[in-house]
Amino acid sequence: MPKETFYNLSEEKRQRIINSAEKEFFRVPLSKASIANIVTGAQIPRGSFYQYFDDLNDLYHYFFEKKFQGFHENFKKELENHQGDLIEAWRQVAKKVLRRIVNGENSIFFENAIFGLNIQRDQNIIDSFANFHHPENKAPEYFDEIDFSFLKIKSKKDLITLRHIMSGIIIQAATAYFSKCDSGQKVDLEEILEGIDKQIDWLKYGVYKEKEHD
Amino acid sequence: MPKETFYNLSEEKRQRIINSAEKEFFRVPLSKASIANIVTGAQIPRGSFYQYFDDLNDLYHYFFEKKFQGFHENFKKELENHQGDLIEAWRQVAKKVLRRIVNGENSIFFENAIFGLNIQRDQNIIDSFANFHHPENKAPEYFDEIDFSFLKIKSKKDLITLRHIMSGIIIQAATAYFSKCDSGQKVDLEEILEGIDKQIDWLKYGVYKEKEHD
DNA sequence: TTGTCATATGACAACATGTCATAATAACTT
DNA sequence: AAGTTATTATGACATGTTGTCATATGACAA
Repeated sequence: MPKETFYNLSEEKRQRIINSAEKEFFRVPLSKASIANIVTGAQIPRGSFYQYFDDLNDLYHYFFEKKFQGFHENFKKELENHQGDLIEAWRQVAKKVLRRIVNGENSIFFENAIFGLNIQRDQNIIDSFANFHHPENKAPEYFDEIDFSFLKIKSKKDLITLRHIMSGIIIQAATAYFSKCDSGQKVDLEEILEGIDKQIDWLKYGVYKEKEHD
Repeated sequence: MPKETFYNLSEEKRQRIINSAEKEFFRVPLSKASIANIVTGAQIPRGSFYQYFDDLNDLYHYFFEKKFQGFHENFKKELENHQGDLIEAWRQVAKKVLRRIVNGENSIFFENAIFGLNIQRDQNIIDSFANFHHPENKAPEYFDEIDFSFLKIKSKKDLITLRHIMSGIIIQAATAYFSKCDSGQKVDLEEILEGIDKQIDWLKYGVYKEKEHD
């Protein structure tokens, strides 16, 4: 979290810093970004940076959250649309989110973000990508909206575990998309989306055939 | 890949380098490891390091592979044990691998490795952790041993996708284990293993209840 | 002896980060 | 208005990092 000093800054100066950060984080992943570049770009002295942020990570997470505003909205609505059907709501949201990640105005930033992801440090970010971020890993506020009569899962803990699997599927899809783009291959977004569909079906019905239908 | 010069080295000198690297990679994750420490520990001049490796990543991956030797063996055998049942073979291997990761002699190294994992750069490593590493993302050589009559998946591509999900489950479990340890919580490995069991069941039979059994 | 080739070496440029003493400014108080 | 305190600004600095390069060394062949 940025320090209070940062929020006390004039709108203009704060914007200058954010713009400079944007330039840097669009240029390279976090691991290659440098404070030196950002302060130069924002035309503030180096010492000031540490007046506003603990370090580069601090700024990065602040910046990331800004970019992700709006991703967190539509799940509850989608859950209503599907009469509490968790998996189908996830399916819709997953596809919508993936489209935004790879085609939205911030796609270059998200590409850098995904390529710089760190499993442990960034589980929250990973969940964010899947639209599932909630503080302290608590079960989401939409827990009571879910129709559990369809599901084998009951507890909030199970829900969180399932959410991790979903996050993984989305991140994996986005990673695959960006990787192919990078290596110059032609990528069909619809194909990637079908892949997500298939994986969600596996999760929903299982990868085993039911014997009675064999 | 280390350069030829490295392999031309005397056994003694090579061992000195490997030992020093081991010390460093047990101490901290890759992102915090430094070449300076390794060359000092190995008592070789800095310039020599670059005679042997491109950079720190190069050494790290070489080192990682060494530590992971032996993880790749038992899947085919397990597949035979279960008459070609892919999921059940994975279940056994997943549990065995997790035990080795968190309790084996290299657990501290694996902890650093997992905490330093990078989604894109290290998909191979992630797959390695799940015992699934195969060059160029090709379907494994045990493809023909799998009994597909049970499964909804058919293609090698599907198999790889499913493998990614499995990898994710294992990494997630290991991450959870190490994270809890780090934060001083008591961790019950058996509980984590049960979690894996449950997730594999979800994958196998689906998280949806079959209506006829309701 | 002389030349060639692989290897060894450590000084060096370039760049990073976080800190700290000091200066400037703003905000109150009397 | 003058004095006091709190907040913010500043950039030089210590300390660390990486990768390179000109040069040295030593083994081996002609």
